[in-house]
Amino acid sequence: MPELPEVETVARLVRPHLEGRRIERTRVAWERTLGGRSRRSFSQAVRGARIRSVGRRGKFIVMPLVRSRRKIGALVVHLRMTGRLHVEAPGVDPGPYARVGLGLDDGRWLHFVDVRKFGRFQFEPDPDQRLADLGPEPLGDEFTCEGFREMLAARKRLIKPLLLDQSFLAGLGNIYVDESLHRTGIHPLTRSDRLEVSRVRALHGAVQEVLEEAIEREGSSFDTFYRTPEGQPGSYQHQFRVYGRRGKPCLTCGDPIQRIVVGQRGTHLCPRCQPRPRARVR
DNA sequence: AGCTACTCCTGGTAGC
DNA sequence: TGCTACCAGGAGTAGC
Repeated sequence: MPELPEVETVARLVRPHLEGRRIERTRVAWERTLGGRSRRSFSQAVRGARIRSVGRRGKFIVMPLVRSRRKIGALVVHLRMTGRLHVEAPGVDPGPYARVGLGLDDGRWLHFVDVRKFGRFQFEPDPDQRLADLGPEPLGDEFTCEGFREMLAARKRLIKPLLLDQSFLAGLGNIYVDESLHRTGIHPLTRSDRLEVSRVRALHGAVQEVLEEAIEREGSSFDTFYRTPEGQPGSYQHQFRVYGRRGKPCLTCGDPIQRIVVGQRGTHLCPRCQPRPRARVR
């Protein structure tokens, strides 16, 4: 499922096709993808507007729109589980799962394709407000080791659900959290305020490393869903050390990888490399 | 504050 | 082979 590295990859690959393009028409096959706005309102908002840039914030793709050089808002896209962006030549059938399409002034179409319909393709007049609740960017300068230590100490939550919380840190999902925790020898049920400073430092580094390596490999594709806009699978799934490896030997110690459920999420870990935190009795 | 349960969806898969 | 039942899972929301 698309997390920060996949979203970053998608943004990079569609950017050259979209920047500077004017939206001439719209096609909405599944209205809920618009996130509460009607077809009509969406179409009125974006038709005639120009895509100024293509960026990313957390797991959102953000495309600010201008109308005669005046900012009018942005397209804010979330791929969720199975969403994809395709830029197609005129006349290409986008398939049965195309939910929203934008006809561009060069004749091509930007299609939002999404099998499970969880994804969103929204027009936001005030994108900053929409994204205001997101935590820091894990690859941004503002995400410092010391800042991270303070963030973790200020909360009393289990580390895994906390790292998945987009208002705490923006962009991590199930895969990269499991991978980061394994690299650091931290059990997913460890309380955030009980992590030793040395572990925090290691985790800070591991999160950044894992994300950077995954971006280099254009994300992870372990099922039929995630593909780059060019239709290529990513290759980071070959680097997984725990995710989806239940029962297989840990690449560090050889013990079988375990799968547990934490906060309704499938969670993969090595019980030997990531020992369970000792319950503190008072 | 922080947890759990529920919802949205449908292709894939396990089991018969 | 063909059917059914169940599963996966980001994020929003409600309830405790």
